Amino acid sequence: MGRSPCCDKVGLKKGPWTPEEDQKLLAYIEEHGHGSWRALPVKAGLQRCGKSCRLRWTNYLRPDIKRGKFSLQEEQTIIQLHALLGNRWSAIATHLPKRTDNEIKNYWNTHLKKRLAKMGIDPVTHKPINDALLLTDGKSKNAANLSHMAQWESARLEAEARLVRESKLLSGTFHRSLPLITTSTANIATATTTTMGLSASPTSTSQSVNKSTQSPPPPPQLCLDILKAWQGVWGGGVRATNPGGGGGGGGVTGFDLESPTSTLSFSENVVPVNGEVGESSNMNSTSMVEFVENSGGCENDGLVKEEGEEDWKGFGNGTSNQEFSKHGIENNGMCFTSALNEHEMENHNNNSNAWTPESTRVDGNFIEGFTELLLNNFGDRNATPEENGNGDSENGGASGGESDYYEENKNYWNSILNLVNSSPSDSRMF
DNA sequence: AAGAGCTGCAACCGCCAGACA
DNA sequence: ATGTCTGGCGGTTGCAGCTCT
Repeated sequence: MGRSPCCDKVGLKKGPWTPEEDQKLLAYIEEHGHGSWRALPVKAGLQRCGKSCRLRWTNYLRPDIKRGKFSLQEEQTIIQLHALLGNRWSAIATHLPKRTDNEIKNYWNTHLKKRLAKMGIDPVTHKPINDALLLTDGKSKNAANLSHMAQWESARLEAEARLVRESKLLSGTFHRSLPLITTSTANIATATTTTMGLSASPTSTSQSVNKSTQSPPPPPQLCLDILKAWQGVWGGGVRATNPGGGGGGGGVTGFDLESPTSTLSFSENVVPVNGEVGESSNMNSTSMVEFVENSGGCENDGLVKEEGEEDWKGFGNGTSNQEFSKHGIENNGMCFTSALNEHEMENHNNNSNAWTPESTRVDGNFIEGFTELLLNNFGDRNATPEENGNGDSENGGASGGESDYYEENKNYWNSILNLVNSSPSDSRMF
């Protein structure tokens, strides 16, 4: 113990970096790599501690960092992953290419957290605040347990991913699929090629090179153990979404649930959601899975926007919103209903009976930020089945307070699972 | 126009875990 | 087995810029 702070030496500068300092740091790293961060400042001629240099590099100077506003999709990803992982920003950052954990953390604290709170959703538990009382019955306890389990699972998967990464580094081959190292990875998540070099949180201990340019991340190692658990909790089968509604006949039964922890696999029957996203057809690794009851009639319609709020705002023009059914539109694993602006959401909070499909109308000014996840969670809670058209009646699902809660959680986790399943091939979350 | 209050973000701090001697 | 070094991570702070009154 008794470790001395790294910045306690007199003469070391603190505070904002100057352009000159940035230039020195950049020039040094470009030429030599960062090597030992502790030794770097002296070599680079900086009056900073190594830690400060490292942070400046990883959070600001690194060339593979995207700055600027978060897109709607990024917001969704953050919220969903936060629901799954909690405040594990580095893990979340691995799922958001070119965003740093610090940036995500800041964005969460300054924007998303407030928004959730405003909507009456606990930003910690991602549950409606007044739903705490519901956590007294058995099923809800199961849901809570699963939330915990999800965290545990993600931690385990991270460890696995680390092994994958390290083995990959050793092998030195970045452009081929990795064999699955553990038995816990779902076959559905067959590793895919990745070329993205970003590493938000490199774990290799080798410091002699600039890792951001030399350590392409491993492909995603997705695990759907949590899915099994949900299957158990909700007692329903799991099947691939068929946006045609009811197609596919009875859903997938091909889950191989041999082991309580690790040997989940999917049959070939899993049907990817209509409308693959992205430039490749790598959806073989990102099949969508949804619970049977969820999501009638979601279609992509090709309305996929990658980044940029401007693009998303385009959804708000008077005509396009007509294309959003009340049931939502499956879109890269996320099911967009329409969107509420904050004002509407506030109004809604003030009048819990006010929510109607009409209230979700996009009035030409889309409406930053709220995810389908939240909308579903929020809207379902307050709309009657007739109003939200969320398929309770169609699916024979129970309605009413208690079962609403299950439905909401189901949708919530469907969103998260779909997010995970639809991870881009360069994702390294797991 | 000016001061107060608020917001967003870069940077810092302290703790932790892995590597290594 | 133990202590030290190092990098990573999450929480927090400080300040510049913006908005409000």
